[in-house]
Amino acid sequence: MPKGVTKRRPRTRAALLGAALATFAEHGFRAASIEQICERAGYTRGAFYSNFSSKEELFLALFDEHSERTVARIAERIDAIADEQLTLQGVADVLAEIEPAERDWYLVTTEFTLHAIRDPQAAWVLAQHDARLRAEIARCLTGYLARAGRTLTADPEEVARLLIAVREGGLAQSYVEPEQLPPGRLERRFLAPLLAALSAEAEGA
Amino acid sequence: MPKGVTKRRPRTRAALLGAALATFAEHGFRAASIEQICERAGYTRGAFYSNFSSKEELFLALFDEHSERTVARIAERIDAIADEQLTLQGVADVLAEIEPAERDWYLVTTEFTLHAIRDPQAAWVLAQHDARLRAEIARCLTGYLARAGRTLTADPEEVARLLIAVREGGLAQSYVEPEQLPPGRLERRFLAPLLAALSAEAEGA
DNA sequence: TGTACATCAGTGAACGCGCGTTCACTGATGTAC
DNA sequence: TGTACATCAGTGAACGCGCGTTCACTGATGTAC
Repeated sequence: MPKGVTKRRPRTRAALLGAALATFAEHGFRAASIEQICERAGYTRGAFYSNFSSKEELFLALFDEHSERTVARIAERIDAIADEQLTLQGVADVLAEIEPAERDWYLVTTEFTLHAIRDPQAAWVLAQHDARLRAEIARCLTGYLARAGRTLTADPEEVARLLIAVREGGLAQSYVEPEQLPPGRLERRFLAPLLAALSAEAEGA
Repeated sequence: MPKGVTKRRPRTRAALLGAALATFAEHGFRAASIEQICERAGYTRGAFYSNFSSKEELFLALFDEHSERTVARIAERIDAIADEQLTLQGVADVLAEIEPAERDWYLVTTEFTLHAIRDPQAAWVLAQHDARLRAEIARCLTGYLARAGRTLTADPEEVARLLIAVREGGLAQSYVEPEQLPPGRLERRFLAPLLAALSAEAEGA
């Protein structure tokens, strides 16, 4: 008797999640039909309901999957800054890196945010994720600045909120007019002076 | 023969637009039904199609109406700062003011932004509006700083982009967790040092 | 390794509901004299 | 100001399509011996 799942199942599930990301990004949650998602994944609608109980559950699963990876990647990136790049502009450039795949995720997570503003349960899920993300950013940023001989003069968590706001708000503008504002430009231009203004030479340095 | 419209018409149209704002804010564009909008406005669906050709057109009309007023209000506000409040924190506080009605508009315009990212025609409409908004912010900010004896060291249009990004990104966080981050808090905390870092004492002062 | 059987995963037709849109109509508004 | 008529604005029933969801089924995967 198989206690867990068969070999096919995770593959099917992953295919559906991938197709859902692309389809939600292309049409939005409500406008994307389950039929479209399944067709893209190479399955029929029955397969969908064998793996997910509803369209909403799929949406949540998608968001969860992504938020896990986002938190993990932030740490990797900032911690990977070499000592020779230890300037404020260095960290700004790292935060300004936006992968091409980010666009689809931006569309899906922003739609999830709108959903969360309307729905307390979704708000709770999103708030949990955002808190972890902020903590991670705050931790990395503090550590980074310490290596550079500086300390934040403002609350690290609130600085993290500001950085996230700049990123999200900047991406919105970038994706509407990619030629006018390449993704990451605001970060590259303004984050270094901003961090300089919000930190000071550490005492021990 | 009446050349224009009758007296009832603008009232009906305004009622439908108002109801649409509330309904789109509550449920989102796709999920909000025309039936719901009409019921809220006190009309039947026929009245809707007598005033608008489709749900999409209504959405566009709503966005247009709002963007007109947004641009106008920015100027009013910044220009209304009295000379005795002529500090960087003063302008930060003005930019941090968020009316309660802003929430519904935030939901609708953000959904419109997502639509614009997917649809070139909508992107063009949104880009036109945003360009006017940035120009107005840049103009006001430059004028304001001049009165305070300072000049921007960065491109005013790009600073306007940054301010908009902080505002929009901050509102997203605020509306998900209103208790954790009251609307306008990021602006109040961080805009003054930011503007200080991006400007310098004017030569003539 | 091979066969028999049990359970699991995915198929695809069918259902039913909700909603956008249409249209023949009735009452309201406006014009002419 | 009042009446007759024309046009306009809003009514509400009906249509039809698309889509989320269900379910009886078939083929695939895994187990026992």
